[in-house]
Amino acid sequence: MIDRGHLQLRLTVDLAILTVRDSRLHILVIERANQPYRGQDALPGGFLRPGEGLRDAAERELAEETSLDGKVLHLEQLATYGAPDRDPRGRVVSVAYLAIAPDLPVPAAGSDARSARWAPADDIRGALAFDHSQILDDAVERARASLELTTLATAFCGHEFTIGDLRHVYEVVWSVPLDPRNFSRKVANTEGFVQPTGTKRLPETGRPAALYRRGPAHTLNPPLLRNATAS
Amino acid sequence: MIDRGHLQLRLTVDLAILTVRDSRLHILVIERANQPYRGQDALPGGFLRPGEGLRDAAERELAEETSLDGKVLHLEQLATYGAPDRDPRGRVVSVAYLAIAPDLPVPAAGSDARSARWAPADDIRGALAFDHSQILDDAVERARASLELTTLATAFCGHEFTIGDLRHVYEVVWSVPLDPRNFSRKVANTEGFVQPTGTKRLPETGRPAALYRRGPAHTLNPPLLRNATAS
DNA sequence: CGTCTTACTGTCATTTTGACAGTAACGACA
DNA sequence: TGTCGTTACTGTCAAAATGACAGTAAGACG
Repeated sequence: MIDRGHLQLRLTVDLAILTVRDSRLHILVIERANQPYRGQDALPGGFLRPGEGLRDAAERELAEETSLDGKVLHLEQLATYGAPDRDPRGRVVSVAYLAIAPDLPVPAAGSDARSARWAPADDIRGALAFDHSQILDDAVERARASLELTTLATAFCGHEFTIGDLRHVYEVVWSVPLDPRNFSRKVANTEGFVQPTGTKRLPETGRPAALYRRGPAHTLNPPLLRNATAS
Repeated sequence: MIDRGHLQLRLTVDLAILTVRDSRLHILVIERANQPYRGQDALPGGFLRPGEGLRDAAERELAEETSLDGKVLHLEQLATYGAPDRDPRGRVVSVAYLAIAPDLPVPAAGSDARSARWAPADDIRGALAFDHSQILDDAVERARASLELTTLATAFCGHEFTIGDLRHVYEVVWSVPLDPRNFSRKVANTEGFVQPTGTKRLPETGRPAALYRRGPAHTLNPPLLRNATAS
């Protein structure tokens, strides 16, 4: 085809995989093995392949990096980044996806032998290669906003969780303490948020806590608002 | 082409330009002059040019189609669409932008001589070329959600507007009637949403209405929720 | 001056929120 | 067995926000 002003370029899919570990919000980063930004931390990602959809590519990268199924994990498109000079190798546009994972025992380094690790989001902010620090900021803000309006918080928890686990997710992601009683009331009054399993979990010490699964609802009505007073 | 697993492709930027006309939500569509989908309606857009950022391309297309300044109009990235078979001409990924315009007197056909017109979003849904019907649905849903949390509604109004104009935007976009008294109270109690100008506008008949400008706030705290009862 | 139309303000019952104290169920230990 | 320490859970109440509703004000027109 003749070049009439348009542009051939390459497209990558990058992943911002968030989880809650040790009462802090973490993101999965890899150490780059090649130039550019060799040795620096970056978000996992890779080039789009022929015949592959965007979400397919994101699920493939997710499986390679975390050995987890993208169809089970929460995975949503975040935004697309295309500044002309964002990649020194040439014109590369990146579609970023946001993934939410429960607390995994080990990052499960990918098949491409790149060293993957969980990094606290606050610590790594501003230290990532390319424009990945911007992607991280957008991912965290998207996660914070989604907690208000959707049941995204359950994606941070495992298959079964307690109300305290769920509240802990909100407290860590929002960086605010929440009243346990009011939080329980709010969750219980929101239809379809969680479903009781009837079983209990014994903590190391103290009274056993009832276990729940995620409910069928996706959006929270009414929403669970952060920061109503701080503004 | 070098096949090292990645893919060369082309990238377009498409625009979903929404406005409120005659008490209905409208979107700007063009009639395609070339194949594929010749003669069918589609969203305005075009290929990304070398050295051009994504938002730059969106502003350029916006200026070409509506003769309006993208820096003045509300313009935000919506989502990216990349199904392998979405364009019969080959692998084309599209970054969609959402623009919000006040009620313009005339669509101001673009410099490329394509016939542009405003179409009611409800009527045109499902009848657009490519996957543009999906983009339209996503754009409308984004607009509806943004009205709840941000001051986006002021972008639908002109420089100066009445509280009734603002309420009318909510009613049309959400397709629900709102109580004028409660709406006024909510807007007045939301700091930074609107600023009084001191002037008034005479309707054809009836009492003059006070005019306002948009305030400095961008997010609504507390939010203005739709559908609180319908669920 | 009355009438029509639209803009604006006020009241009140209900619901929701935020702040707070007390009870219940486990293990550990004496 | 019983007390203690720890965590999970429930109940109360005042303040704020919400939803439903009626009445007044300001223009044009006859």
